[in-house]
Amino acid sequence: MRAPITAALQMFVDRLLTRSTLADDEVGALLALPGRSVVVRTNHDFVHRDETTGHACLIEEGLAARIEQLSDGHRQITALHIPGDMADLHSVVVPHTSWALMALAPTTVVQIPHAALRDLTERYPNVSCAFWRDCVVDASIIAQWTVSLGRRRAISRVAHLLCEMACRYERSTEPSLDTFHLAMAQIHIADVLGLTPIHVNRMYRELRETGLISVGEGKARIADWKRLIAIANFDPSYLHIADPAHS
Amino acid sequence: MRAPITAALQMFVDRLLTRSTLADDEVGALLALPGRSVVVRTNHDFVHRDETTGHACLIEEGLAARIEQLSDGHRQITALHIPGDMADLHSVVVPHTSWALMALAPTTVVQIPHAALRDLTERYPNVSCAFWRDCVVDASIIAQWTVSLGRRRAISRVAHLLCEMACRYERSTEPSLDTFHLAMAQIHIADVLGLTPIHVNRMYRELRETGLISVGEGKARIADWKRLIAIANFDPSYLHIADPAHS
DNA sequence: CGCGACTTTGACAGATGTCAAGGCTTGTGG
DNA sequence: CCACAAGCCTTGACATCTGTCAAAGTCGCG
Repeated sequence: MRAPITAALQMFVDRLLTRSTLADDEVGALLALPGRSVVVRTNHDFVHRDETTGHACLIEEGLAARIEQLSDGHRQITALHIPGDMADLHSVVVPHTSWALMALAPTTVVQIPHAALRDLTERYPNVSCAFWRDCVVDASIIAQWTVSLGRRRAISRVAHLLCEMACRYERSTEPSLDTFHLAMAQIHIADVLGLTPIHVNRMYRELRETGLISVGEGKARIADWKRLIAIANFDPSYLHIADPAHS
Repeated sequence: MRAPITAALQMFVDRLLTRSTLADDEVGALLALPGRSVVVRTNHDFVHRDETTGHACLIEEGLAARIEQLSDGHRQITALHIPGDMADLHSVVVPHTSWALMALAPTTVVQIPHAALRDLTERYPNVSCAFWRDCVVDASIIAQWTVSLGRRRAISRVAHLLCEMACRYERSTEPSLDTFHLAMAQIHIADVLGLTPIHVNRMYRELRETGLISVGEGKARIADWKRLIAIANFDPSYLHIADPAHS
């Protein structure tokens, strides 16, 4: 495919530069990565569970989820990935998957061969470090989700997820825009938060009726940031965004 | 201190070798790492939240937890670390902590300067890769906890944690020994599983009365592995133990 | 127009939290 | 050696959050 892979790679590099410092030649090498663009429909897997992959998936457009399925049919989403995220960068060092990657909306994915990424890490130790750091930030987000699922009430979990996604889309700890793209069905929200879609609906209604948010049609509008953050107990530092000084 | 740091480093290297291949000189360099041994009492923090650390903590003896505290006082443990684990290896690339590390039992910790670890990663790309991989496996465990907290009932969560700790202590996917050291108070189990200590106690009783386990005095004995694994819905592959062939 | 996916709502059930009290061990100091 | 306190475990009664079941409404799309 001759899709503009460069644009996706540029988003990825920008993401890395949020948390790491890269030299010009390192950026150049990253932008020269090979890749194949693939379109995935909503609710379709593009990486299946229990297989060994040979490429990592960079999200170019849409929304992707890492999802685990229990034998009783219950599903749990353990990560959300927006454009610019390398959804399974960790597969470079642990290529066997115990989860699946699924599109939650019409999604374009760039498949980048592990071989090319490994070659980069061998030539540029600093890039290897940046990849490692990216995985650590990912883990930091999962850890925060663990806190949500373990110790927050449903209303607080919903509010927290809205705050997180707003910040990640804005790439800032100061959520300026009050409207952002949130193309998740309520059942997907439920699978992120360990709730039932019915209860997510109840919580949405409560947040709506108290004038905090309005959601629908793939968009979320946050009407009262201050109160939403208070309900969510939200502290964006775990996202490691816009932190200018890192070692 | 002149404590036998070498023994702790050897445990750490053994842990790395479970998942990565290391050359002799790389192992030698790892075993030559400098470090300072520190004893921590039960329920005391040895890394505090919201600080920038200059060293990573290798657990030599005892049991440590990564713990997050909400402003309403609720606490959630997001990782458990047994002897041989480098509890905060990720701090090498993201040195600012949003969590605390606490001893759940009398614990000995070896503090290893980030500078020494960074020096190693620069000299040996393969060691850098092994560290990265170790962090990815850590994240895999947190992801599985997310599944537990989101989609398993309390009884299943308790069973799952017992299975996990048994496997991690035995370092095998085939839990051979039915008795293992589990020096966690019920309140700590509760803080791992997102439950109240009262409910953990109820679940312990239920597992005890159906003849699956017996716990107490710092030990756990598993009487019926087969049924426990069934209740837990346990699949040890996420631990990445005893996996001989990795890229 | 009709189908399918998603949302919304109500009634009820069940799992887990909260509150309260008592028992058991362990360590400390008189 | 004994008394006492502190921490942890155990149990019961009750409250509440969230899940389950069922049904109807909305929207887009073929």
